[in-house]
Amino acid sequence: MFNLSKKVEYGLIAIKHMASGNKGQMFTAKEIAEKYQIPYELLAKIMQKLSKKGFIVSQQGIKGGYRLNKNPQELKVSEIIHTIEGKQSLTIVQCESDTPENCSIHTTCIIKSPLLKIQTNINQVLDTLTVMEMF
Amino acid sequence: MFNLSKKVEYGLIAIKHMASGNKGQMFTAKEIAEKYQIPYELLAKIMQKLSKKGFIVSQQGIKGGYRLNKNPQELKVSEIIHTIEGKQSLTIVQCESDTPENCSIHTTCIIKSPLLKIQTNINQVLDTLTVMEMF
DNA sequence: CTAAATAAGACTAAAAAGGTCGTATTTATA
DNA sequence: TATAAATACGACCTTTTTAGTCTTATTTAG
Repeated sequence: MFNLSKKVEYGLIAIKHMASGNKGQMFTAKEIAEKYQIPYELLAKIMQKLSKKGFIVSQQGIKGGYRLNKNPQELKVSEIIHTIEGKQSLTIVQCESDTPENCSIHTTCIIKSPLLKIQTNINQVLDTLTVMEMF
Repeated sequence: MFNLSKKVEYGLIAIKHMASGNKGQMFTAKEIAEKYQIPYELLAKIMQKLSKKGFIVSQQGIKGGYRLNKNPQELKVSEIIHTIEGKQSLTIVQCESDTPENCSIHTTCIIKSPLLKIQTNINQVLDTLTVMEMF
């Protein structure tokens, strides 16, 4: 329930690995997948997402790969999670807004607003932690 | 990924509802289920778990039901989650221990220990929040 | 031209979550 | 003492999510 998904784990591993290299160094999805025993195709798709959001930059073709596009202290863990799993994944109670959306018991729910305290705290923790602090 | 499960939501709703009644007041699973539009059988099983752990006390037979067995300030949200979903549900990375367990890339994983910072924070938030503070 | 890389979407399999059903047991009370 | 209404408990089913695989297209250095 509060487990990181494999995708996020793989994404963080990849980002951290890239952050440990030289500035501007290129890495292929294949080499990272092999080193950490991650399914290649899965990692490839994760890196494509990270690339679309500008955390890493891709270069196609032979001799291609990815390189980090930000400094480790600019890479918030929360943003990486958002990119890989979507923002909804970090909301502990779905119906935070005043509209019902997914929550079938919206009108009678009595725990929604009290739990926003937890939400705020978790958000803060994840917003504060950067890849820099993962070393 | 960081959503509370429906079971936990239902459990918290039930506990909060009971906490808003008179001291020692009995409630049936049926009346709570109806009031908050929760599937009855599901809520019943959740309350059985809460009863086994002593958060609430059950009385069988006609005129039976459940009554709260602790003061709202003694009811930690973290313990309620543990009871309903198991302790594993709150560990953001599975392989915290030094044994591989579920994690297939244990030996090569480089994010395990850094993320314990998040774990510690989340634990603290959930340990601190009680049902008392849900009003 | 080719080999090795990213890009992207469809598909499948496995696991988790959510919900339902059936049966047993308990107990107040008519 | 029979009955109705409650908890107890396990098996089962369905849906959703997660994880992983497969296929095809595109790019590009050499």
